[in-house]
Amino acid sequence: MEKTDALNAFSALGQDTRLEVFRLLVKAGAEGMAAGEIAGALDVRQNTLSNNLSILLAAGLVRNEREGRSVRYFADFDGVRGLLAFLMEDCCAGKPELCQPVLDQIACAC
Amino acid sequence: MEKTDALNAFSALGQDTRLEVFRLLVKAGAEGMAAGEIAGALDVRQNTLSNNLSILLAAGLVRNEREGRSVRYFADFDGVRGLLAFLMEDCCAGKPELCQPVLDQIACAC
DNA sequence: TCCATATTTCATGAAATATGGAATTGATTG
DNA sequence: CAATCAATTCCATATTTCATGAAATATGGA
Repeated sequence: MEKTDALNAFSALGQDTRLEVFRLLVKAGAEGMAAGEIAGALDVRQNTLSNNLSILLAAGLVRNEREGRSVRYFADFDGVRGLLAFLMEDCCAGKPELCQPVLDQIACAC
Repeated sequence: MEKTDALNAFSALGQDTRLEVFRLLVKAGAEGMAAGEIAGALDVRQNTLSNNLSILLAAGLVRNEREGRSVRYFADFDGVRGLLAFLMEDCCAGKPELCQPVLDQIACAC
């Protein structure tokens, strides 16, 4: 991952509507959600949402797929993975015990 | 973690200088770096850096500690942990295989 | 083709953010 | 206490970002 990609991703998530959208899609999982559903769930105008979705898309955080008249969006877990890897690059520098707890905690209680 | 904290953290990392600073501190690990060292390493002015450090500080991504005339900064791994946990909240929803790879990747090859 | 639904694109004004210069606070040394 | 080094705060300017409304595009059904 390039620094530019990471910047795009972080600033994409650093905005209220987009963070909500992304977390919603994380919860939706493999089923994803149509743009209209997202707009309804979050009470955001279509054009505003569309613009924010395109920013998340460009940042590699979501994918989309046309489905008839609708466009269905999905959280892109690979994108998050790359982002975290970039952020924590060389974190260990001889001290694995520093970063390991960070990873353990996230072991999302599924 | 509250949504506001997550927004602050993501938008803190969504800016060139701050992302560089944070990654530098991640690499520095437990030793941390003095503000002046960081400014020198990244070729950023004192006041600009100071401002950016205070934003990272408020976002819970770094900690600091006065050391004589200098102020030493450290990456706050707990902050990152909380941020990721928030982002991936309820990611599993019956499909652990979706999010697990995200976490595995971060198992930084130390 | 005509129409309704779903989404995207574009231009605009308002608000937020980044940067640099100058002044200021805090800590150490002589 | 004066001089100096380290970092922060204050302020003005330039830039970027954001939500909005209007218009455009795309799909599916009658």
